Amino acid sequence: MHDTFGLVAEPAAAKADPRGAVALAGVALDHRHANSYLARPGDRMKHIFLLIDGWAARYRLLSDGRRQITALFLPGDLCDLAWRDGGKAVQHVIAITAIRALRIELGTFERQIECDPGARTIVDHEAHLLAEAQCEWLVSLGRRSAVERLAHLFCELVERIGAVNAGGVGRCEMPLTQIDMADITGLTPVHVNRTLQQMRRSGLIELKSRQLKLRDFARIKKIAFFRSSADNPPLKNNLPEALKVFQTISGLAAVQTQGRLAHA
Amino acid sequence: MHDTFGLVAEPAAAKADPRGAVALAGVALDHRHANSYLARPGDRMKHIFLLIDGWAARYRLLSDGRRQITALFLPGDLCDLAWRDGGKAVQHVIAITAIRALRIELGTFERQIECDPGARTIVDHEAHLLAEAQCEWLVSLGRRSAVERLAHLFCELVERIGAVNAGGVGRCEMPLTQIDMADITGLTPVHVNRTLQQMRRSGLIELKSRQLKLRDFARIKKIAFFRSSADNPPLKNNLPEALKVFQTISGLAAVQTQGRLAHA
DNA sequence: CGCACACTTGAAGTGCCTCAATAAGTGTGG
DNA sequence: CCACACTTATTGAGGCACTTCAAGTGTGCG
Repeated sequence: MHDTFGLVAEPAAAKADPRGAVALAGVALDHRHANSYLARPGDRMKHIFLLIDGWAARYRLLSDGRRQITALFLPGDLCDLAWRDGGKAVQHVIAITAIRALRIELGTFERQIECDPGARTIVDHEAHLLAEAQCEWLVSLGRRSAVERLAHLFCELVERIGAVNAGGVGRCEMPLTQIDMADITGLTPVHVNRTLQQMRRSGLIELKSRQLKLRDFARIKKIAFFRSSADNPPLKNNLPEALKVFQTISGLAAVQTQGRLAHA
Repeated sequence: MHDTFGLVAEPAAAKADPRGAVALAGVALDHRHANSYLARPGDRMKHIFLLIDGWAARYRLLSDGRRQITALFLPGDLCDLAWRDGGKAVQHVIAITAIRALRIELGTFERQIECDPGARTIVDHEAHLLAEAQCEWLVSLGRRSAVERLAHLFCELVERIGAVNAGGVGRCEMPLTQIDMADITGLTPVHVNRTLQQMRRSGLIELKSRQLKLRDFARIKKIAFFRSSADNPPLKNNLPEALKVFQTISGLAAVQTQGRLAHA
């Protein structure tokens, strides 16, 4: 199932670059393989990404090898707003899956924010969502048990993907390996493994071949002390709106976004 | 030792309110006692604070009593930028010490950002500093040991206060109780106590009667895997600049800021 | 088919927690 | 200035959640 978002300003003016991407006015469609770096510490970033398909992660690496993932970027997220300040990457950002993204020059991006109040609102809101999510991660790492941390992570993912159906069952793609989950939740891969098994045994989740299913969303939320967007400002970003804003200035052909499991 | 920052636009126009505060154009000087709430979850916030003196903390409280502090606000910090989005507080914010702050109406604040590029820069930068600090907290909670967590917290505080002298010795006020430190570092108060003793025994720190001294900043930095602002964009905010911006629009008399131990 | 990587399982260790009690500060009112 | 209440800091003993180390067992892919 596919949806089409965004209107095309000047599709005819769009120019294909050698790698098959389209570039105009500082905005282009970009493709990346899984495990490719979007940024490394010290890199001077000249652009910012609006993720369309695929997942990415930002992480800190200590000199002795310890890794902590500090943010997950999902479709609709801006990656990485931290690059705006000084244009220098401080952390690693890696593609977890293959990725399609709008690559927006920082200059173009700033100009758009300056001129278009709608863009400004979206960006401010995005930044706020990230900050809120990070606070919840702090709570997980500081005060939640292993089961609670994983439960909370899964709740967050399913809500951000927008994949909780009316029956209270949530599903989503789960491209994260157990090592990734460990580096998000501050646990060891071994303990993540045992905790997942415990969660499966107790009928909380199903997880195999990169597919996650939350069997009773309400129950998992309670276990995780999860603040649902039902009672709060929504956790979810707004990909269609963001695409509209930045496609309009790019003259880019309308981008097809993959249908989400949300609709299944 | 006292410094005076900021110029006065219209001191004569400033009007004293019943509590001794001065109000004009949506900006006023505000005083709060230690342990008073600056916000509670659900509160509709009509203003934002620019901290001048004193410390504040933002925290999440789980329904079973577990507490995690998610941010510390020090002099020069804006408290709390999260209130901009929707004007609703999601977390508790409490004064750790007595506080003096510029209370800025949200409307005035937004208008200023809109008109004054300098204000916009300061605010964006402040938000960025907070995000960076939060990432480091994530690393602490997820991947650092108890000693490393406390060492990192102390490094951060001393740098933010701006109190590392040329000799490599850092000092600062330490109004946090061991309970507070526990709720920042995700430990129990008992374990914080034992860890602090260990750090004292090994000659890393001195800490008594609310005064912290880092005896060898370079060594503590290494232990904490601390990213110093020497190699990175500075951790420190810019109180004088911020005061100038917001005092200018307020017609408020120049505010005296307490001399910091940095100068001692 | 075989290599690489993710996942799984077991056994043993430890860093931090829990419970519990005492001591030392700190502020308050008489 | 002391007596009282309350919070903060300290210390001890025992337990558990999570880690570490070390083998395996799938499983996808060229």
